[in-house]
This record gives sequence, C-alpha cells and structure tokens, in this order.
Amino acid sequence: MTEERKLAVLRAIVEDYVSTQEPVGSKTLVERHRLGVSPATVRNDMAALEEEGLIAQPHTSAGRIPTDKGYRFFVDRLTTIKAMSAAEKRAIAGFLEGAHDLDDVVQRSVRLLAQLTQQVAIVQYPTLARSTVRHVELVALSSNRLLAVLILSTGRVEQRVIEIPVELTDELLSELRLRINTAAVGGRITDAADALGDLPEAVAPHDRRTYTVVVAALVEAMSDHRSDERVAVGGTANLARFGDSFDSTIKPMLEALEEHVVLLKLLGEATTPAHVTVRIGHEGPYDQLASTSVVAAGYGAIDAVSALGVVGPTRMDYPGTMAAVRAVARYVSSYLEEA
Amino acid sequence: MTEERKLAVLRAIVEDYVSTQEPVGSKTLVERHRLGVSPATVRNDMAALEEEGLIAQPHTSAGRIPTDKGYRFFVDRLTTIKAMSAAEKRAIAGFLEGAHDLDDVVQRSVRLLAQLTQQVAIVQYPTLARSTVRHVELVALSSNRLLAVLILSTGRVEQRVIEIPVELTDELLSELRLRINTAAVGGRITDAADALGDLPEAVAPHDRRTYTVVVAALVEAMSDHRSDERVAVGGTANLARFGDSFDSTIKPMLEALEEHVVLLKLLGEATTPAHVTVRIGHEGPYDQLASTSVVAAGYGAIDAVSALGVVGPTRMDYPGTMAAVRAVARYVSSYLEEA
DNA sequence: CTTGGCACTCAACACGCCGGAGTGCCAAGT
DNA sequence: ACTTGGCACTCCGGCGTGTTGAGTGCCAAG
Repeated sequence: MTEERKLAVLRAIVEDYVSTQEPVGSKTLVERHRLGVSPATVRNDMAALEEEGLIAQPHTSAGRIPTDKGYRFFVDRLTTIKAMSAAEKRAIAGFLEGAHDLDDVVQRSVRLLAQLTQQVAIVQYPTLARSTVRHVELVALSSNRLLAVLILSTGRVEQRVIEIPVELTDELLSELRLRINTAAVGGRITDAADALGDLPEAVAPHDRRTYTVVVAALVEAMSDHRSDERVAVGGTANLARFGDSFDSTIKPMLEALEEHVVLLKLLGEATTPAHVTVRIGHEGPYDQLASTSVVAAGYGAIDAVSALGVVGPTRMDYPGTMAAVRAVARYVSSYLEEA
Repeated sequence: MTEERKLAVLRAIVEDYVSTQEPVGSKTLVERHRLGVSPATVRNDMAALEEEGLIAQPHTSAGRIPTDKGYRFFVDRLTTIKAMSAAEKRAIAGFLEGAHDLDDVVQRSVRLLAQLTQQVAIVQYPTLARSTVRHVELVALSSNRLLAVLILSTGRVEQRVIEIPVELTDELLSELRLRINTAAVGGRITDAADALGDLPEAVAPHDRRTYTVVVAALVEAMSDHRSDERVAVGGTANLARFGDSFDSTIKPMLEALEEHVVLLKLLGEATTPAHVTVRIGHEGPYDQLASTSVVAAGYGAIDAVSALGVVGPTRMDYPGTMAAVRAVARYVSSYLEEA
C-alpha cells in the first residue's frame, strides 16, 4: 500500500463526490479515475483512510464521503489553486470596468463572485479605519437642522442629520465648515476625533454648543462601526443549487445571511490581500453551519482593507472556488488602488 | 342555501387553510367554526363554491383549498383590514425612531415589515423624480480627477467620479461649484438638466470642455434611473417558513429576489400613499411566481414617493399582512415628512 | 502487497394492502 | 325548498414485505 496511491484515492474520492454529490464506492472509483489497481486494492486504501478519519461512510454498505478532516487535507496538501485563463481574466476585468463609485464596485464584485463560483458571495465594505477625510460639507436643511456629509478618501460618503440648538445663520455655517475642514481634512479618521475635539476654544461662546453638537455627530459618524460592518450579499439563488436537505443547510444559511454580523464573523479577519483562507464545516464558529464552508480572502488598497468570499456546502469545488476568490480579490484591489 | 352562509363557508375555508396549510373538509369545518349546520349542508355549499371556481380540490376525496379567485373574493369582499393595536403602533414607531439617514430608514423599514408579517419584505427607495437639489459639492481627487457629490432634498446622496480633460485648479473648482450651485440648487432634478445645460456659454473657452464633462456627469447622476430602481430586501429567512415545496415556490422566489428589476415590477406602480394593493398568484406578471402573492402600498412624503410591500405564498394571512403593510407605509410616510 | 472470489449488509424501490378522511348522491324529514 | 343522515365510493398515505444492487470486509491465492 504505497502512501502516494492512498492519497491519490483520497483526491479521487473528493473530486468524485464533489461532482456527483453521491457517496463513491471502490468500483466506480477505479472506473472513473485511472488508478491502475483493482477495486479490492482501493478498498484496502479506503479502510486505511477511514481509520485516519479522512473519509467516512453514511451507513454500512454505502460508498465513502470525505470528512471535514478529509477536505482539509485535500485543500492543504492535495491541490494547488489553478490560475485563471486569459479569457476569465478578461471577463473579470470587464465586469468591474466602469464602476462609478465605491458602492458600485462592491455590488459588481458580489455579482461577479457569485457568478464565477455559482455560490453565495459576500463582500465586506472597505473598513474606514485607515482612510482619510477628504472633505466635510454642511448643508442647512432648515433653521435648526443641518445635514453633514463626510467624504472619505475611499470614495465613501457618510451623512448625518444634526439638530442644532440655536438659529442657524449662513455665517455660522461657513465658519463651521471652514474650521472643520481645515482641522480634519487629510487626517485619518481615527485622528480626526482629536483634531476636532480641540476646536471649540477658538469660538465665540454663543456658538460653542453648536460646535460641540456638530463635532460630536461627525466624530460619531467616523467611528461608527456600522460602516465597517456593512456587507453586500449576492447569489442567494445559488442556494437552490445545493440540492441538499433544506432544513440542515439552506435554512440556517438563509438565517445567517440576514445577520450581517454573522457574515462578518464568517469572513473572519481581513488577512493579507489576496491570501485565500478556507474554513471547512465545523471549523467555523457556528454549529448550525457545520455543513458549510467559507472561502475568503482579504482585499484592498493601502487605505481600504477588507474581506470578501463565498460560502457554500462543504462539498464544493475548492480549487475552482479558491481561484475565483483570489482572482476577484486581486482585481478589486487593483481597481481600488487606481481609483 | 342562503347566500350568506355560502360566503361564511368560503371565509371559513380560507381562514382554516391559511392556518393549517391543509385541505379542509366539511366535517372539520363545522367542528372548528360554529356554522350551525351539518357537514352535509356544508358539502352542498362547497359544491356550489367549486362550481363558481372559488375553491378546488387537489384530488378527489380530499378537502378543498381556495383558488386564486377564491382568495381574491375573500380579500375584496369578506374582510376588512384590522387596525393595529396600540402596542403594535408603539412598537412600529419605536422601531423607526432614531434612524439617522435615508438609508437607515429604508433598512429599518424592511426589517420591521419582515418581522411584522413574517414574510419577505421589499422596500423601494424613494424616487428622485420630485426631489430637489439641495447642494452640489465638488472635491478634487487628483489633478485631473474630481468627485462630484449631489445632495438631494430627500437626504439622498449621489456621487460620481469624473475624469477632467485639463489640469484642475482651485479657482476653476470654486467657480464651477459656485455656478453649478446657483443654477441647480432648489430646482427639481428633472429641471436641473435644462438649467445646467445653458451654462457653458458664460465660461472662458478654455474651460468649456471641463464644464461640459462635469455637467454631463451630474445630469447623468440625476436622471440615472438606477436610483429609483434600488430596493432593499429583508426577511429572506422567512422563506424557510413557507414549508412549501422547494422547487415550485422557494427557488423561483430566491431567483426573483436577486433581480431587483423583477421586484420593482412586483411592487407595481406606487399608488396613493397607504393604499394597499394585493396581487394574488397568477394575477402577477410572472408565471414562475404563480403561487405567491404580493401585498404592496405606496408611501412617501410630497417629494419622495415610492412603494413597499411583502411577498409570500398565496396561502397567507391577508388581513394581518395588509394591516401591517398599511401601518408601516403610514409610519414611514410620516417619518419622512417630518425629516 | 495485490487481487479475485465470496458471503454479507443495508438503503432504496416497488408492490400490495388497508384505513380513514372526504366526497357525491339520494331519500326522508321539516 | 332547504336540510340532514345514511351510504357507497374514491383515493391518498402509511405500513409491511420482498427484492434488487451497490458496496463492504475478509480470506486465500498469486
């Protein structure tokens, strides 16, 4: 029993099971893959693999299916991420071409990823953390209401409606705008809070309260974690292709997709850009999603780092999915950089 | 055979079927509802109702289920929308309280609606058509790139990155900003195109091209129908509660939810605010959604009209759903008005 | 270590058999 | 003219039984 052949058998089992979705037996295995040995031999290998916990059988006298551990082994040791074909690369580039704002980039990426992988795609919006303030605009809505618009280097726009305690004059507005912009523009949003915090002392006592209120709202908008917590989801319809049992896979999946916080946890920490992470079945943080895997990658330019990925059944085409995720992460990164 | 009793029977059938999801027979019917007559009598009524096409039986020797026509009759003639309880009203108001921008309002509304109805909720973003321009901000991104931010009366913000043919100076930028704002602010976006179109003649020849480019981008942003076509979807997880056959209901539904254009068509034209529309099964425009119904209502203040609603199985609690949709439409409207 | 042979296991499918819910119809009752 | 109890009939759905076939584990021979 050569070690290599045993692993070849494992690889064959994984590939077969992924494509047919049915437990694979020794006979069909030697038919489909040229292993050059008899079914009996394969059975011996299988027994060994089962011993090691890499495969299992749903019931006696059925074929084998890979365990989570088996998939893990497959992903780590038995496969390399394929490169995308030139045509695919062109298709990806074309798909992202012509996006006209950040929202648009994210939307397109989700669609693209869902389409490429035929699975559910998730794209986290770029984190604000490292971004800088490009401009702050204040617009009077009424005599005591103010709309503050915060434009960030990432192209991201945040807005807040602010109630003002005093009557709002044009002069006050201009002054506010000027002071705030000179103080905040160019700085990282993480530093902006400090820079703005110092302001009120240089202001006429009468307007101090207004200042405080506006600055507070802006600081809140900047540090608001909701921004990083936003995610876009696409390809939900691909759930229908799971063919899997509804209750055990699709239902919990639908529930998870509603909870963006859950999705963020699934994507995990944004890693080095374009470095693909795979989390298989029970390795993830949620028991209900024990039969789903997550393939994720970090993406981003210098000032906008984040994560994207897909989630699907543990029984998925890992090499293909990983290639797609990596490719999209790369293209989105480069697209964000040039923008 | 009194006419009234026949209709009482129809009502009873609908209510029973909605709650049990099972074909309802004559015997169980007289047990659960106090009709004061024998099963045999009910059978006669049923035969008549079937004759009229209001109910049908899945197969001989099974109970009856309402047809689409039956539901239609039920909705039009046999029921009135219940008012919401005081507690419910408070819950709704509380849920919307504290939303800080338009996006937020829409998000919350979707969640609220999904939660109230236990079904899939759809909220269309307010149409821009009647909104006016509040402010236009131009920010230099690099020497030949420009970010235009368009702030509308609805609180909606649109942005575009614009490539400029010439070197961008601060003076040019200020001039542009000033001219554009004086021309466009306060006008409806539908008129803004004309107002801006006249501008270039008053400008130094050298800057004309820049003007044209920027104005074109702004006009495009204003008239961009994508804005009205945006929708928010929530409560997808409620699909799991349909319990219905996966392929015939849930799968086409998931596909529809991906296509926002389809959803918009489902919601239909925004009608008079808070006027509830019901489209049952085959009445809708899509054959694949023949077993789903849509309950929708218009909502909005003077300058932001749009539609929201839910979609669910034809077998749904119409009175309750209609009440919820109407209530949410009202609250969102009033919330938008005061903002 | 590989291989063919062999007995064994067990899910999946088909078949046949009721039971029971439900119907339609009819004749008698009010 | 409607209502009602009775009755024969239909047919889905669950259950036990038998059968099939893919797949296994083990063993003895190559």
